[in-house]
Amino acid sequence: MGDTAPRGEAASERVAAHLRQAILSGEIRPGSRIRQEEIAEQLGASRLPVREALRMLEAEGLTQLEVNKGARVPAFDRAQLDVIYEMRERIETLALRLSLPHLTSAHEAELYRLQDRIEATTDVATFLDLDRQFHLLSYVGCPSGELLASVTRLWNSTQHYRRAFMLHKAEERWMIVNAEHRLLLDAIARRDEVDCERFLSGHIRRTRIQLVDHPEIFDD
Amino acid sequence: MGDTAPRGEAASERVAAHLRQAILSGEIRPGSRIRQEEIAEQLGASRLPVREALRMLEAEGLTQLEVNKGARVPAFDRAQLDVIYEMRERIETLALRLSLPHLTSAHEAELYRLQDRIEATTDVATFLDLDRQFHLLSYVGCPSGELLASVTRLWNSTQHYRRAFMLHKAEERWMIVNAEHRLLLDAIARRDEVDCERFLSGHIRRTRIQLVDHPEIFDD
DNA sequence: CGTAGTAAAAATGGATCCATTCTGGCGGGA
DNA sequence: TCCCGCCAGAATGGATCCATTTTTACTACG
Repeated sequence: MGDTAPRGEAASERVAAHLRQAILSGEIRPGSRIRQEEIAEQLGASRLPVREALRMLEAEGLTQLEVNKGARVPAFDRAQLDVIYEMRERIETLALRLSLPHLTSAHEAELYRLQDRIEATTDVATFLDLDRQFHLLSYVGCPSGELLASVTRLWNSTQHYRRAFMLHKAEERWMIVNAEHRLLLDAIARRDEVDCERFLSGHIRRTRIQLVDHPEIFDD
Repeated sequence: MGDTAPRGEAASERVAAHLRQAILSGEIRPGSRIRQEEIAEQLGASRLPVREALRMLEAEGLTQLEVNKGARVPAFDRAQLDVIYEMRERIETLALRLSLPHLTSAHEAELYRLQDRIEATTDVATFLDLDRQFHLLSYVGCPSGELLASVTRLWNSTQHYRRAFMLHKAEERWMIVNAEHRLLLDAIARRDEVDCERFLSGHIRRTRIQLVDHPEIFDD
C-alpha cells in the first residue's frame, strides 16, 4: 500500500467506506458486478477485507452476494421500487414521529441551513447528497438504531433512481421538493406530529408516483 | 472435517444455518458473545467461513459485529422492542396487502392447516415456530424481496422476547392469539384488504402492549 | 451457419499462519 | 483499601497460498 495508514482503522472499513461512496455516487452502477481482486488491488489490500466489506454493505442494502457468483449492486424494476417507496412512506413517518420530541434547536437550525444550501445549489450530485442529509438529520432524534438502519437501507436502495430521475426532470422536481421541504420544516419547528406525518408521507408518495412514471429511469 | 460433505454447499452457509437455528431457538441468548474459533472448531471448519456467516447473519438482524470486539446477538430493552413492534405493524400490514392478491387456495389451505396445528400444540418452542411460519406464509405472495427481508429481520429481532413472554403468560396468550389468527384467516380467505389490515395491525399492537408490560422479560 | 461440448482462464471459497488488539488478572503505589 | 498501570493469554483482523467453481472462448459437429 504505502499511502494510507493501516493503523487505527480496520482495512475492511476503509474498503467499505470506499465502496459505499462509489456505489452511492453512481460510480458503480446497479446490476454491475464487483470483482474482489480488482477492488483489493485498487485499494492496496488483500481480498479478505474486501469480502468483509462486501458483506457489511450487504447489510446496508448496497450489495448482494451469491455463493460462487460474486457481488453485485442490486437493481430494481419499477414494481420493486414502488414497494420500496411504500416502505419509506410507512417507516420514515414513524421515524420522524419518534425523532420529533428529541430534536433540539441546534438540529432545527442545521435543517434550515441544509435547506438553504439545497435551494442554492444547481448541481445534481450536491442536491442528492444534501437532500439525503436533510431527511436523515430529521430522523436523528429517533431513539431506535434498528429503525434508523432501516431508513438508511431504504435510502441506499433508492439513491441511484433518485439521481436518474433528477437528471431527467431536474428543474421541475427542484421546485416541488423545495416547497415540500419548507412545509415539512415548519411542521418540524412547530413540533406538529400530524402535519409532519401528512407532509412527509405526501412528499414521499408524490415522489414515488412521479418516479415510477418514468420508464427511462429503469434502462439498465 | 470428515463428517459433512463440503460438496454442493458452501461452508459459510452451513455455519450460518447452524448459528441461525441456535440463535432463533434461544440456545444462544441475546447479549452473549459468539467466539469465532469456538464455532469453527465445533463445526469442523476454519474461522473464515464463521466470520462470513456472522456477517450474513448481521444482514438478517441476528448478530452484531464490532471491529476487534467480536460478534454478539443483539439485545433490546423495552423501548427498543416497542419501536420494533411499531415497525412490524406498519411493514407487515403492507406485506399482507401486497401478498393478498397473489395467495392461492393452496396457500390458504396450508394456513388453515398451520393454525390447526398451532391450536393443537402445547409446546412453546413448537408454538413459536408455527406462529412464525403462519405469518411469514401469509406474506409469501408479496412480490418484493426487500419487503420480505425486512419482515424476516423484524421477526428475528423479536423471536427471543416472544419466547420469554410465552414462557410467562402462555395459557392466556394462547387463546388470544388463536382467536386473532382465526379472524385474520377468514379475512384472508375473503381477500378483504380492510379487515386484513385491521386484524393484523390490532394483533401486532396488542402483542406489543402486553409484551412491553412485562419487565421480567427483559432481565438479561 | 448455428449450437453444443469442452478446455483453459479467471474469479471465488477456504485453510493456515502471522500481526494487532482486546481482556483480565496481578502487583505497586497513593 | 482502592485505583491505576502493566503484563500475559486469548481472540480478532489480515495476508498468502491452494482447491473448487464459474465463466468464456474455441473447436467440432450437426
